[in-house]
Amino acid sequence: MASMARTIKTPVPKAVAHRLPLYLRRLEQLDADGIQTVSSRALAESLSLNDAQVRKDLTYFGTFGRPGVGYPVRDLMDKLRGILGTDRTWQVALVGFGNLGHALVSYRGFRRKAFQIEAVFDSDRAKIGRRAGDLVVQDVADLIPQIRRLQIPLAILAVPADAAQNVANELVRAGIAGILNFAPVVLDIPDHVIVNNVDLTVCLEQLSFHVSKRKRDAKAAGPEVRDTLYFRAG
Amino acid sequence: MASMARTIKTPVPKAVAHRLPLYLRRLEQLDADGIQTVSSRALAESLSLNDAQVRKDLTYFGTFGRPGVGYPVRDLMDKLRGILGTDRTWQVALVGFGNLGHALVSYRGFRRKAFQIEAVFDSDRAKIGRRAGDLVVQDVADLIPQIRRLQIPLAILAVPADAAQNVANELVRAGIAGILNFAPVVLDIPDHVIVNNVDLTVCLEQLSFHVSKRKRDAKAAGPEVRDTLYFRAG
DNA sequence: AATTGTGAATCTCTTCACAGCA
DNA sequence: TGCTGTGAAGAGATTCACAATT
Repeated sequence: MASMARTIKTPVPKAVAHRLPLYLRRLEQLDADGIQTVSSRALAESLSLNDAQVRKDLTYFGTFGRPGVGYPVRDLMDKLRGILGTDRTWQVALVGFGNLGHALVSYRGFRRKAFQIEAVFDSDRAKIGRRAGDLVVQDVADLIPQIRRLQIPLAILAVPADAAQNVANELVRAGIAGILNFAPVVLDIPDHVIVNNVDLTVCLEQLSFHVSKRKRDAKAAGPEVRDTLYFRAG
Repeated sequence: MASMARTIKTPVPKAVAHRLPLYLRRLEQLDADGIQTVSSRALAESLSLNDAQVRKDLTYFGTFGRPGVGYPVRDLMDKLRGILGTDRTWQVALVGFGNLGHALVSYRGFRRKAFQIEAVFDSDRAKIGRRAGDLVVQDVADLIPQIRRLQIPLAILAVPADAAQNVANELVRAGIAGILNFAPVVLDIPDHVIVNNVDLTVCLEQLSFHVSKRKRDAKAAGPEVRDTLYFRAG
């Protein structure tokens, strides 16, 4: 019991989990620039966050900072890598070798972060057998045995919307632990599998919503305020 | 004053704005399936949300539902399109014609949602002049006059991290209203420009964090619980 | 003097629970 | 009866503000 309490103070808030990769990214930049210590204030400002928030987030995992000094960049970076799991290599299966899948195979950011695409699947006869980086595109029919054999924990789902749920079911049956889903559907997946959704059109719609809203608000507020906006924009 | 109050009840919560595209997506599916009416419960379940949340979200924009019946799919869909701005076509500039940029130009989801890539820029001599779909890749040096001339409101930033801030500054100077940023940096951008960040490695890191955590928790909780987990997974 | 770690206050978001309508 | 719209309660996240530490 006592040892569990130390492992993780309380369940880590979702919002905190979402910021950890940003902290790590920034710490890696600082480290590359040879900076050895950073204050919560400096870290917060570079990420457009509040300094108290940075401190509070970090205390979920221990106490790393020194009052009057700040946080040791290298140590904190290593610690965050351990927490995020990027101190090991993660094998990833990619399903769907269309435009997006193609781009993801060659995406260099993954390699740098220790995500290694180890298998590529598609259902299209024309694509099966084609080279995908160092790999060969396999038939999605072989997905379950292949993923089981290689013990691949993560999958990227880059198939059309109407195929996504079926493939997701297969991934679950194959024992996958996490899915990064690019298909524009909300997947129905058991709780023990983690899903992270990225819908590119949703991202653009959020932009167009905010931009439309700004325009409406500016119009409603009358010309004086609109002038001010344009003034700042120019 | 009275008319302003009706325009928007209160500033729309961020969380609501993020769910609107999901509602629209689901309504479009329902409409395509010929379904004319949907209850908040049904809508919520298909998106893994709470029904009260769906109702409350929608009331920010008016009252559309009929007690005992539900919401009219077609009407609500049209209304949401108006709110999200997808009832018009949005011109988009793409900056960065690498792997990702390449995939985005041919991404069919954008067309369906009325986002039209109207200009593509890169700084690489080898890429400038090449065809990108119906377009030709232009020199990023011409970005400002081109975006101003075509009055393009949205930009997709798919350039390497070290170039992103500079390009973003140019986009702001060109008068862009919103940026979808794929570069792994937090951009420093004036408030009147909307930024939406999508970092693919961050997405995978969030997965690896949760999966690592599950493993740690399972180990800490002892074998009985671990067995239960595996049991559910099988 | 600078900066952390954190209780308390505040703000935001979600869910409950139910009156009222079709 | 089934379902909406919403006030009130509850949960969660952010920010403040300050004692404690280097």
